[in-house]
Amino acid sequence: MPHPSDLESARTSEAASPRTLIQDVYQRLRADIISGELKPGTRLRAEHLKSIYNVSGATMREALGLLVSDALVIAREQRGFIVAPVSLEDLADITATRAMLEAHAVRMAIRQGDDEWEAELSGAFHRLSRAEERRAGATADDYWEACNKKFHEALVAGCQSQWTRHFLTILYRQSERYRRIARFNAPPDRDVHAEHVAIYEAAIARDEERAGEVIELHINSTLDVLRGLGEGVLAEEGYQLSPRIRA
Amino acid sequence: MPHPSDLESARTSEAASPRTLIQDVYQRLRADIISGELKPGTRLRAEHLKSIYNVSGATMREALGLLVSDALVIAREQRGFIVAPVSLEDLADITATRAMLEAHAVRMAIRQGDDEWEAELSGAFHRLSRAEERRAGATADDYWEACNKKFHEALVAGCQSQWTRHFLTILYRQSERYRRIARFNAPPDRDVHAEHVAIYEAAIARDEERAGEVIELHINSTLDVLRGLGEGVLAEEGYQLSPRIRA
DNA sequence: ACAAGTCATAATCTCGAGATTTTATCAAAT
DNA sequence: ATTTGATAAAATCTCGAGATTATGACTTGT
Repeated sequence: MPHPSDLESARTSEAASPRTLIQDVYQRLRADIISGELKPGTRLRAEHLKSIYNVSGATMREALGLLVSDALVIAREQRGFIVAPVSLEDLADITATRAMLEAHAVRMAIRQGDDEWEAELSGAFHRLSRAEERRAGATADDYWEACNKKFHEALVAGCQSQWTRHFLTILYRQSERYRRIARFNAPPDRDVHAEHVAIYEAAIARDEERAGEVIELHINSTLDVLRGLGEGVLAEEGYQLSPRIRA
Repeated sequence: MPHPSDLESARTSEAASPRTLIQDVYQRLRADIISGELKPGTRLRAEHLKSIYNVSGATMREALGLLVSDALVIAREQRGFIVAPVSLEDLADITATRAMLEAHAVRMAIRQGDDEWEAELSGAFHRLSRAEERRAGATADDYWEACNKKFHEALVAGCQSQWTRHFLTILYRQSERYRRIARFNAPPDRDVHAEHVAIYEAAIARDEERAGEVIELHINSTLDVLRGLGEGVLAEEGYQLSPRIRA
């Protein structure tokens, strides 16, 4: 039975080589926004971008419209598109909402997850652990980011609610953007790996209550790190014009 | 402080006469889908629709792309758009997720809401009460639907989390569609008004716990009504081709 | 010197037609 | 009789240009 968010789910998994130009541009644009190459607040003029992405203006507009779904770009009527601004207040909202939703999803997964879920989770945890002992305290890299994403996806994969997972996908992308914006400014002084271990063990032990608590603490603590840096980091990185875009 | 979902919020309130054709078509299409005039599963061929809505094919496509954000339309690569299908399983997911999120939002509103929130809520409750004593057990009408929507919006308006409200907006639209699809098949044998009274009183009394419980029961009971009718109602109404569209 | 109004520039929004892909039809072979 | 393959039709996807609207600079008046 197809579900409204199947499309989103498809987007989440490995970006199956898009067969339409719109999907292609959509994915590239999204990556550029999340990676921070397109800074928050940047005006997205279709006239300029179409020469960069080598597509027509109409195609560009459609891709931008798709990005609005993810709340990564904002459409102002008759005034074009801009990259969604960032703020500490927004980050706090994203974090709190995600912590609540993901705790709920994990509890659900623990209740409903089958052997396949456990197996996938175990694999994702193993991959993440290796990535974490390899970088050993260094700042986050792309590979770690991918492993972390897969671990969190595997955690909630056992949750039967497609809508809950859909919303979590959106929120994860948002938090990922914040994490990358402040990537080089945030030295991880806390033991992230220990937190992941606690989450994993609680999940495998089928301890709903503990898993919910731990995951909530885990997500909320990422906010504290950024908050400690102050709003300056965001203001400094954001609202910059003429961003450099990858070739 | 602008927020990604400001656009959505704007859509929610009185549809300020859209200044672009795309927004106009988007709103009309959305209304036609939610009202049930465009049945679930219907193929949305831009070539056909453009003559109905009197716009170009490209404009039509953009409006359809916007609908994908709301998960009311599904885009299949190179194979066009269709109205999102319905199923009892999907409705159960929508309902459960909304019950959880709205209970959370109401508790938050009770904690954070100010006098203005109480005043607006009181007004919305009054309006809804009048609408309910007027129809007195009859099937739901458009005016009641509008009042109900405003009541629920007023309830969560005090919740500071824009993301939570954003997700609730999406879920409400989904549930509204299901309600209208089975509108004439579902005689309200329960006392909906009593439930609304309980919610309102708990909210005004600032009783977080009770308000959360009551709203969760309230939302979940709407599922029970539809479930009692069986999947037949949805199958019967849905998956029909060549829908009739308003002039 | 400052404010308000006016006009040129630039960007967005919209359109109709052409290129590509999918879907349906139909004949032929096992 | 069923399946396979090729062909025709329909729909989607993409483009470049024209119409509409917003932005910024300039002039004018107090």
